Amino acid sequence: MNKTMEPVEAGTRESLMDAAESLFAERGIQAASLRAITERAAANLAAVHYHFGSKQGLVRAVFSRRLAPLNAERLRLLEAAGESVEEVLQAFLEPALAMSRDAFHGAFGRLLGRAFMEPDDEIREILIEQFSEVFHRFTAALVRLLPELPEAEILWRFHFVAGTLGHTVACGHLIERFSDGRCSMGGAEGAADHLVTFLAAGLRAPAPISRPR
Amino acid sequence: MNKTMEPVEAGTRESLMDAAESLFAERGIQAASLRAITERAAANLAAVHYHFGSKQGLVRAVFSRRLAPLNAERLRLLEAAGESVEEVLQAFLEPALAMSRDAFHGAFGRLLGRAFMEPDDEIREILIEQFSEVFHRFTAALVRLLPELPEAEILWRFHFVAGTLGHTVACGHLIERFSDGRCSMGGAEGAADHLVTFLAAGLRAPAPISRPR
DNA sequence: AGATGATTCAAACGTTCGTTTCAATCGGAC
DNA sequence: GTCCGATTGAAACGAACGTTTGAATCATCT
Repeated sequence: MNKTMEPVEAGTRESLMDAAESLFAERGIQAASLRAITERAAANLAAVHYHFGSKQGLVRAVFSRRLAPLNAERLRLLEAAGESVEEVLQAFLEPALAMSRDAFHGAFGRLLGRAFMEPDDEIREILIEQFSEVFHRFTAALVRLLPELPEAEILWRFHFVAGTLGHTVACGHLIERFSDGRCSMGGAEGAADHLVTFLAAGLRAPAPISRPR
Repeated sequence: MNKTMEPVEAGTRESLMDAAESLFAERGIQAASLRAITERAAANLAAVHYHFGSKQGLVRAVFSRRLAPLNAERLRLLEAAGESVEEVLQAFLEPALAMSRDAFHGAFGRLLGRAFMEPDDEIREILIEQFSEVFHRFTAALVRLLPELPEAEILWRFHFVAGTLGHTVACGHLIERFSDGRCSMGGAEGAADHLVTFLAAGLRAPAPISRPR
């Protein structure tokens, strides 16, 4: 057992999670082999099973390590937010965009954006568990701020907000390809203002008249 | 060589693409093995390499088969669209949502939404090639309809539109999980009106004042 | 019927994967 | 120094993968 609670040295466990995080983001979870991960972490192949039990356990640890602080920060900012849709949006978007900007945590931004699309059942369960409180607290705040909208409409729109954020942090590079460099903002650097403006207007839109189909 | 240009029977080639499409959507491209695909298609394992050369060739064929008609329909609807942001949006969204609603083509909807996040280089190149004209034509139409916005802002917002659509067709099931069934609209069934309202308001928002960071 | 090219089939190849095993090594406690 | 649990190391396992091969089968034309 490690006597010191705060390890100062590298730490095989953390090195493995760092290497896995970056390789998951680069190649996808399935395509990132334990051999590539342990090589990047300068660790032994068997270390994964010693510390995490299995590859699935490593995946779980990689997501849990960052999702808990990320969503805690969101809830903290929501508490401090005022009564405007923009401030609530900022509280939801900024922690994820900050991760995406950070060179070190940037890999997890791309990984998280991709995670919602993962076919893997357990990853989906992890996300649903970790995001459940955030989803309920933020939609509740929006219901209070937008009393003229039916609750179902709020749920749809928050779903859109999350999707736009995920697409931005995971595929921010695509906009540069499509725009032939006319949008030279690297990744999610300048995306925050664009996102807030766009999404706040969408959230404030009057309820749609549901057309017969 | 097949003498009749229109085969009436099943057709191994098409069966393989159908099976691959559904399995790619269910498990992801990497996780869908050729053995599972050929089994579902009731074909031999070697048939993939005979008809497509490799698994990568099958992936290419699966995407190209649907993307070309999808984007052609989008351009056709854009030609017929009037001068409102809503009609341009409809032209972009509806063909994809129709695919997502269709029980048979529904699998490709989920697959396409996930495709933008794929780490695979060639898939990204296929998407960029297939979407390049759609992207330019639709952004050009929006630039004309929203002259008060800088072009870079339009590009960002169309990027958001595409992301929201992709997230909706690929992760429409998530909203049911998070909302505890309060949004009972199955998949992308009733999403069209919500999407158009939300996105049109976002597109029409005044340009953001870029804050110093 | 026989020939010919297109297609299907079963079987195997070599590689890579996650996982397991067990011995070697390390770091404090006594 | 000695012991002991925690950690690391090298090597191998069985399974699953994409791919290849060569013969068998099928459809079509002369």
